Amino acid sequence: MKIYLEKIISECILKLGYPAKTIQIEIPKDNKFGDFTTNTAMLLAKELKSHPRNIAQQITENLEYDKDLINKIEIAGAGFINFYISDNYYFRELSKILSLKNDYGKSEINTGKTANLEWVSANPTKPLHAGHGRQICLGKAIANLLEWSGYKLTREYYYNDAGNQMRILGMSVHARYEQIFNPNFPFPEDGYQGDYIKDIAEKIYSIHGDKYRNCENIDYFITTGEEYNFQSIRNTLEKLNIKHDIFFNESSLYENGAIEKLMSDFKSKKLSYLKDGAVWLKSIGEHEHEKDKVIQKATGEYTYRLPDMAYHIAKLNRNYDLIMDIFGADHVDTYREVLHGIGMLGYDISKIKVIIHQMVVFKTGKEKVKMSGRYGTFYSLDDLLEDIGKDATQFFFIMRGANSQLEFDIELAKEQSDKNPVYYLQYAHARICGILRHAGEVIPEIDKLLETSVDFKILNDKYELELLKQLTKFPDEVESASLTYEPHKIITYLNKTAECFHVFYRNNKVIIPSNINLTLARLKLCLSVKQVLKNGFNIIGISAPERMERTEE
RNA sequence: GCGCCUGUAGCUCAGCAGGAUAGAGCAACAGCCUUCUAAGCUGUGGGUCAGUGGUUCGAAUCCACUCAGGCGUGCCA
Repeated sequence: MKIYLEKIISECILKLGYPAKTIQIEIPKDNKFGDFTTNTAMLLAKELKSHPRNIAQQITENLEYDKDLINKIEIAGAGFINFYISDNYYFRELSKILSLKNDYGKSEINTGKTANLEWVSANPTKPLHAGHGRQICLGKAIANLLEWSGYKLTREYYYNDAGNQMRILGMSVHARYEQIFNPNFPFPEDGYQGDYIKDIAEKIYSIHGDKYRNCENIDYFITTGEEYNFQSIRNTLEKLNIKHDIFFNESSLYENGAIEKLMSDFKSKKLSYLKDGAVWLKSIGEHEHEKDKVIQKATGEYTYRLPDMAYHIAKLNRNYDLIMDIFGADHVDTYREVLHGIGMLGYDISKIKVIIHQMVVFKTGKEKVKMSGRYGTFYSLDDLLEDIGKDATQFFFIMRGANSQLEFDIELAKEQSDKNPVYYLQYAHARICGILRHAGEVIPEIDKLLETSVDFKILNDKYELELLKQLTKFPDEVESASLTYEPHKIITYLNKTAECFHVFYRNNKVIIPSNINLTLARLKLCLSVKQVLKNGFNIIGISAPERMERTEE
């Protein structure tokens, strides 16, 4: 509908010889201002040096529109043009929801384009902790949004199985292994403290006994640790139904010479220089005020920046239309450096979009939960999933915008009560399922009747129409959320939708055996609410329960 | 010090490509189950949108500065 209004207004402006403007169509907060509104006349007023209301007058008088869809057009306030949409339009949309089913809300703005989303990308040095959850759930939802907007999407996981961190992992496992024989064996100062390291060591012991004692080479401990941790990470992701298409290994960038080439490119373009035995990358242009960064250490090893740059070049070479990364706020500088580095070499970095999310503070009621993985205690993502379930986990991680710091109240998320906002949405879905079950009991031939067409004009009560209007906003909401990569908008929308449904439910009985036509129309309305809720749930990743019952009072 | 993010109701947060009386949930208070699930609905109270200036017909939204919090500012990733 928005698109239709944009079209007729711009045609009208053209006809009147007014300068072209991008037409902004909005849904007013208050429905007394109609179903849609535009401020076009106010935007034109300045250039035409005329009163907004006069311009609005001109536009409305010359507008050509389908009178079956638009009931009334009014000028209001300072020069808003308000459109009152005919119920017929909404009834058409209702049929559309029922026929498109799981596809209702999908948009084609990015059809034919490809995108790559890289996220999670934790190195296999430890299990995923609860804090990772934000990025994981956010990424899952954004991935869905990208697909809903038409992209053909590749989900990617980048990891590093070489380098310093993995060596520390190997040394940690090795020390725990030796401690099985000699409790006094020294543990490396910067080693990984978690109990999972002991588990890995014990696993090695149970299979190989003392075969690896006094071993000079820790490679075996590294690879075993890596395999163990990766298995753990993948298990956790699987619980959340996340499947990456590509696991991209940093070491492949060394093997195919990409790193070497990058080094020599920087050198030949005089973007890098040698100082104190290390190779430094210059900060130029808008980054001039920043410190130059080391890309190759005096030891000859490369810092993380270089492979990261090579990796992004590799992705650019795969010709995606959109390359997207998700990082926590602790990595802001890293991605800037990466983009700056490859930008200096002339790569088109405009295709790369980076989402930064702020950090999470976990709380149980008022108490802050310490997340330090460094010294032992460690709240893992598995623990969180175990404690509060995967629906609540995903909902809580997604419900806030990525830019705000997230306060995650584990007590609240755990609570199986009306305080918990997840249930508000799911309950609406379960309630509809309850109605449908009941319909089958009262009217045995209901399935057959539902296949026949119904005149929706019978839906003329204000709660019915409000609910219906809310449903038809879904495609716009999905499109808007996918353009800004903000899945929390879907939650905001679903909340409103659930509210409309609950209000409708409170005021209207659906199953009225004495009035079969009204029953059918309302049942179809319920079916479409169910469909929209389910589609929204699919995007944010939560389940659509058929029933919800409290186990205890 | 510098860079990025944030500051909206008692609490947690929406709203921010400028638009009509600033919203939700929780908390508080008062109501609603002989009705398809009360994990629901209805109502009341609660705000100098951190502050100050600026741009504009119009600012929570844009700009500048100030104050407060988070993250970063490693030859760690």
